[in-house]
Amino acid sequence: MKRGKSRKGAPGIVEVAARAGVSIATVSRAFSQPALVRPPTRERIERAAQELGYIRNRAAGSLHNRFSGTVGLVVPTIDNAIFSELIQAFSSRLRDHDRTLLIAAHGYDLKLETAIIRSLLERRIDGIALVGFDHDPVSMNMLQQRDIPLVHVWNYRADLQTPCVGADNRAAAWTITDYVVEQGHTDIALLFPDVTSNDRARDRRDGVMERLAAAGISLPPHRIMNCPYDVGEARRLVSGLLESAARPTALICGNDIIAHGAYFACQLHGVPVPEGLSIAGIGDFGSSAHLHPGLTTVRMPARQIGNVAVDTLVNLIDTGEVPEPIAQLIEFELRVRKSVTRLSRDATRPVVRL
Amino acid sequence: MKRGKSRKGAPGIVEVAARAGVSIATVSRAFSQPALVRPPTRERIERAAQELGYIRNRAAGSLHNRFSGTVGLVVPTIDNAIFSELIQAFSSRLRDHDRTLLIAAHGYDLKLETAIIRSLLERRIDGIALVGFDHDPVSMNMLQQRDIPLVHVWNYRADLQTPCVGADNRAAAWTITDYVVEQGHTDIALLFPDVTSNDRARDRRDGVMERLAAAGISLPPHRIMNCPYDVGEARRLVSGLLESAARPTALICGNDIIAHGAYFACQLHGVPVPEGLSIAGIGDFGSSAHLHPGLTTVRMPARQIGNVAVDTLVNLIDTGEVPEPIAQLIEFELRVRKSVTRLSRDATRPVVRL
DNA sequence: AATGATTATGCAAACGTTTTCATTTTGTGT
DNA sequence: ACACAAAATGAAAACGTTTGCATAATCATT
Repeated sequence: MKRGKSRKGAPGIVEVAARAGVSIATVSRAFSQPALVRPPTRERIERAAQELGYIRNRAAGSLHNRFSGTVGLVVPTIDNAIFSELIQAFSSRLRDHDRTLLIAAHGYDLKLETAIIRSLLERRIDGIALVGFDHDPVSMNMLQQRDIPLVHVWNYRADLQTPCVGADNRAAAWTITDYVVEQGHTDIALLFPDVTSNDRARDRRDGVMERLAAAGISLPPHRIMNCPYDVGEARRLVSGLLESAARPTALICGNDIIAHGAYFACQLHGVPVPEGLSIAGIGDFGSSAHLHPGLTTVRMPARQIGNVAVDTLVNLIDTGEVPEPIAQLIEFELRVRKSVTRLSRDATRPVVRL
Repeated sequence: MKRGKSRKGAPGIVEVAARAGVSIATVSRAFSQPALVRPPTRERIERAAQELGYIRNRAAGSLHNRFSGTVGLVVPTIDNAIFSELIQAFSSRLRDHDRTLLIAAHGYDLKLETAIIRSLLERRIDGIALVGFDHDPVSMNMLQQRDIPLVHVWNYRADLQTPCVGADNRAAAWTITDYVVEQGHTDIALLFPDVTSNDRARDRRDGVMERLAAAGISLPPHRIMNCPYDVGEARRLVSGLLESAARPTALICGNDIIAHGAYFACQLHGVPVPEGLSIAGIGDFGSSAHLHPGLTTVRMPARQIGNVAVDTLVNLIDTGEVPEPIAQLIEFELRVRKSVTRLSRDATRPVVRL
């Protein structure tokens, strides 16, 4: 037996209409534009629907009016603290707008992202949010050709023709780098993931390098380490660093995930943070403030990005209006905690006046 | 200007049919049942579709054949390590089945869950997965009435008429409790969240209490602490505990999240784990193994639960077949690491023979 | 009570597919 | 080349709504 005839007696709009003694058109209006139907009639319909357990079929309606009431969100990964706050905010804000969220992760594989977008398009999402700017041209073509409302989230770029809602990742990197440098560090190691098809990581890494260069600090290649967004990997890598002869005085991590791994490596090796090694992150997840010592990092306002992105997207869907300015900058914030120490051995640096 | 006429020239099946010189019926078949159309014809259609940038409208099709190709997943929370692995597995496995995931979080509010389920039903999901067994009767009625394929995930219960895929949370609690007790601990504090409308937490807490009682250990009320799934809260609570006069020798946390918070409290107060305080968790998230010392906990096989749940659900949707047995138990695993120490001061306990 | 101006409601035609049934085309054996 | 079975294709009727247009009911005015 295949495809047992489920949904057998699910009451439709006609059953409701019959029971309420009105036409289906009126029932339809009672749900989609209640103002159009006279209160007593509406009440009768609502009672009938209630008694029958009617649930409207928006899929059927969307066929007619081209709006499915669903929105897509495509992220690199879900099972990782990085985007979970964003996803949660997105989902919950979408509910406020009576929309539903279709979600999928591509694992930093842009070809897979294209396939995902395609399948979302087959479901006729009303709009879509994509993380960052690095995408396959095929993806972009599909979306442009069908004129699907799109907003880029998470990262920010000023010169853009598509709406975007995000923080300036490069500037965030500047900020944290400046801070570390100001604390007197010159022997710094960098831990960044593969930046191919990841504009956020690339902007951050570039930002760090720029400020380091501006401060006259040039890093030997072995100080720039490639590390995936994985606590275990980060711990392994930093462990190696701690065992090596010449250990840096500070670490700038491409992400708090990596910073957490660095903490654990230090604990494992009995290296005190920040005295033995200063650690700086970017991201500021829930637990970063609670590590001991607190992680000095840059707070990426994930929740706010999610909320603003949804509002922007829904408005774009409903009215076609593009926000002004089209690129919306959400401010990050430097969170100075205790994981980066002031280096005093560098006597040549001017001391801050009190 | 409202509702700018988007999706202007999106090619439909008729355009493809025209260009390929066949009827729309053939085009439809070429996509949904390729075997039914002759290779040369199919190729012609595919080329036409390609050139036109045609993307099929599954929503329209679902109107006719009652399958939308979407599946719902409702979780208590997304922005939290607890369920992210599950969600990721769910999403990715669903892709393998050419289905899309509709997701939403209810924040442990069962009324909100009902509203969410309703809105998913309006989108005509083919099936749904719900976390655990605590749900509003209204939710259950809606699903039963429409005969929506349903699987409960995460928790396990043997006597069930609805399919379920999960680990035995109570047994997991037994296991970790037995382990802690075997290590000689008798003065134990418990940190559990509100168990109202949370069967997983309730089963865990009950399980702990049962084994404690079986071991002849009875805890004073103040040793049973209420703690939400939040690192900061957990750290605060455990800090208080550490400052108090009589500190327990061990902590059993309802969740690794809480255990992490406990670690940070210990670090903050300079209390060594496990010598100063033993900590046990339940869950085993990505970073639990990398904490220092490694967290002794119970691994909940989130990924496997997600995969099996999807397979079960899809099979239920496609064939109507309920798995045998209907409740699928996914085994958890005790992960003994270094966060629980053996207590030797209890000389009355029999020593394990070597 | 009658009139006209509103406001509610009903009718029926979409919306873009899938699928049944009928028809045409292809392939096979002679 | 012919007949027949099998396979491929087409025509048209669903699927469950929404909505433009037409009609009917209501309301305020006189």
